[in-house]
This record gives sequence, structure tokens and C-alpha cells, in this order.
Amino acid sequence: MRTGSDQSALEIVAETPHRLRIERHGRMRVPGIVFASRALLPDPAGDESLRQVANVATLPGIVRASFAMPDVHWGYGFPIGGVAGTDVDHGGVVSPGGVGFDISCGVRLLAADLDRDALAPRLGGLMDALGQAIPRGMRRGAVWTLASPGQLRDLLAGGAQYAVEAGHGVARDLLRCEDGGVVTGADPGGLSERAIERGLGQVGSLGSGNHFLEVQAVEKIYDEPAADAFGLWPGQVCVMIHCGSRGLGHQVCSDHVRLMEKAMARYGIEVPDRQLACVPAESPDGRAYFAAMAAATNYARANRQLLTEAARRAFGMCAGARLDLVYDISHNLASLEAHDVDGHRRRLCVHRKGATKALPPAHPDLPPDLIDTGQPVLIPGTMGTASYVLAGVPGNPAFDSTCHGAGRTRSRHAAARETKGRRLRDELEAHGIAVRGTSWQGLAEEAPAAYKDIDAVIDTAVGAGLCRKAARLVPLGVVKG
DNA sequence: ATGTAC
Repeated sequence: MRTGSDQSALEIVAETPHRLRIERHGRMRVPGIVFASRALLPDPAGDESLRQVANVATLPGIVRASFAMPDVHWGYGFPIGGVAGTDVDHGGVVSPGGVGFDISCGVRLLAADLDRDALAPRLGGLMDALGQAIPRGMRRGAVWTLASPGQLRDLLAGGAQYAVEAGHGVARDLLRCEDGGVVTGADPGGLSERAIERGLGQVGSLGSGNHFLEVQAVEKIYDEPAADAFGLWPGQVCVMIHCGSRGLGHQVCSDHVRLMEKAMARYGIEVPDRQLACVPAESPDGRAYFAAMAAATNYARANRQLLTEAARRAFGMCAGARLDLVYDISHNLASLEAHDVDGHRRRLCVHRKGATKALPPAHPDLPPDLIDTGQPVLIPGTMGTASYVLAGVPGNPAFDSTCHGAGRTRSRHAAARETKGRRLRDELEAHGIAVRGTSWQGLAEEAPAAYKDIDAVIDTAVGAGLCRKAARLVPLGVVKG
């Protein structure tokens, strides 16, 4: 198989129907493992993601394999849908490209005490209210305008916990956030002035691209005990929020890529692609990135918390309904974790870029009420298609990781060329899905036709032993960034 | 993803 413009062939072996192996060659330290059938791979004519899987396999300290999830596609340096663990006690690196520009981009699911049939007559009004209440698009305001850079620094240290303490949410919300809604080790003082400036006015905003707030309904339950523990039942109305750390996270990534491009030589590191800039995780530059990434992570968590409050107000007013947090989880992060590798316990820096952590049942990091089910995993589909709630399983080969979405097959440009925004809106409305967008082009770029089949992606993730299904959700209305 | 380009 040849990939894109690069004329050197990658040797790819199908190990199982759900798993391909890219054989080691050149400077690869480990093989590439892609959890996909050949049919699910992006078109190699416009996608270099398998070449990227092989490139990641050359990084210092990488162990086990360079992994790709079933939704893999071309990204900055690392593929989106990539997972890589490096041994930090043996020179293992951290790379901003392995996290992505939208640091701690993720998904939050809220469950209403409301059945879809009861909402039906009021859905239009609710969507209007959400359309008014949810700031979105490029530089278009936010739910919470911070008073000062000092207050932003408190938020960067405190995440969703800071937001709740300031009155934006309830204590129970934090029990249902990954990491309790706040990661430790953030150094807000280490962020550039530009990052702080960009962050001040965007707390509680969706942004654009594939970010959205969707009103959904539970269509099917696959795992009753898990659904019970997550608080989900058939016909229930839910809200899914997909967004990240906005301009602040983007600036953090840019700042540290630039620093690492210069610092790499000092550590004697060479990479096959400039976009894989990295430094040892346990170096001053590596620690600085981690501390800045943690601050951006807390920003993203607070962002989703503020949007939750805006959605709650709309639901209270228009539907007389309450929204409880099911879970909040990131799919763009690096974290320090202990894993068994070749019979030894190792401290790894696990990069997940467009990949979601999926801890198995009984994992010590789970809260007590989720210990028997495993970690809830939230997978947004595309507009007009299903979304999934999954759960972690034992024996996950990819450091307890799974997919994060449907995964693009067509570029934004190609999608916008082939689909008209207005027509897409009309089609969605004809299928009973209310649309509150911001730009016709933005809508067209997110056309479902530009993505893989979410059901096929999920079935592959399950078949590969990465997760199990808990519930399937279908869209009723979408507020588009 | 992103004040869609320093």
C-alpha cells in the first residue's frame, strides 16, 4: 500500500478483521498498530495518517506500539486518533503535536429528567433559547467574562472546580468530571501574555469547526448496569457538548511547539517531521509544557462547565427540566500514567490525540459509583447521525484508550465544495433535527458525508477490545459552532 | 482546532 505523495511503501499486515500492523522499518522503534479494517482507513490520496503512525513510532522512549484508533485521520504531526506512550524514565518525550492544538478538547453529556415525547411540542422554543444562550463561532463572546487576568489565572489553576465554587454549577458536577474537573500541576504564570489575552473573553463558548451543543435522545441501551450507573434510560432527553480550550489552548500549543523546535537539538533529538517537535518529558522544557497544558486543560473543563449552566437555564425556562451531569471527558491530552510493559511497571507519558481514555472496571482512578462499570466514554457522531456512550473494558491493548468520534474522510475544503450549507440544513430539518448554526460554510464543512460511518467506527473499536457499548443517542437539535 | 498566516 502506498500513502499519498510519499512514494515509499508501508508494509501493512491485517492481524485481525479489526487490527492492522505497520511493520517496523527505518528508524521505527516499535511497530504501528491501527485498529481498523482496510475499508475504514481514509483515502490515502489525501491523507498521510498511516505515514504519521510510522513517524510517531520513531520517537525517543516510545513503547509497545504507535497506535491509531478506528477514526484515525491526518493531523498536525501525529495523526488524529493517535495514541503513543513514552517511558519517561528512559528518555521518553512529550510532544505538543501528540496532544493537538485544542488542548483538552472533549465531550460532556448531560441527562434531563425528561422524555423525548414530552419535549417534542417545546423543542423549537428550546432550540431558539439555546441558540440565544450558547456563544459560538470565531471570537463571538462567552457566557462568563472574567474581570481580570488574575481571575483567569485562578480559573487556570482550578478548572471546573473553580467555576463551581464561583457559583457556576453544583458540587455533584465535579464527581462526574474526569479528574474531578481539575488537574494538578497547572502553572498559569508560565503562559504567554498572548495566551492569557486570548483566554479572557472565551470562558463559556463553543468555538467553531466540529464543536457543537446537541439535544439528543437515548435511542438504545446496550448495557443496563452501565446505563443505570450513568443515569441513562430509553427515550431520555440529553445534551451533548463538544468543545475545548479555544484560543488559549491554541496559543499554548503554538508557543511550546516553537520552543521545542529550538530546544530539540540540545537534547540530541531528531524527528522525521518538524511537526513532531518534542523534548524529554522529564526535562525543564517538558515540565514547562506539562504545566501549561494542565492550565489549558483546566480552561477547557471550566469552559464546558459554563456552557452547562447556560444549557441548564434554557432547559429550566423552556422545558421545566433539570440537567444532571453524566460525565465530562477529554480526547486531546497527554498524561503521566503507570502501565505494565514487557512485564515491568513503567511510568509513561501517554499521548491521546483524538483518542479517549477508557479505564476498565475496578481501576483505582474511577469514582466509587463507577468502579463496577468502568469509565464512561463519550463519542460524538456527526450532525444528523448517532452518538455513543461507551465504557472501558479490561485488557485494552492501547493503554486504556479508544476512539473519539467518526473521523474525517474528506477535508473541510472538499466537504464545503461538495455540500451546500442551506441544503444540509434543510435535509437535517426534514429528518426532524432542528439546526441553529452560525455560518453556512461552517455547516457545510461538517457535512456527515465528510466523515466515516460512526456505527462502523464504534463496532471496530468494540471488536478490537478497546471498549464496550453502553448506549446510543440520536440527535433532536444541534447548535453549531 | 485557530483572531483559518508572522
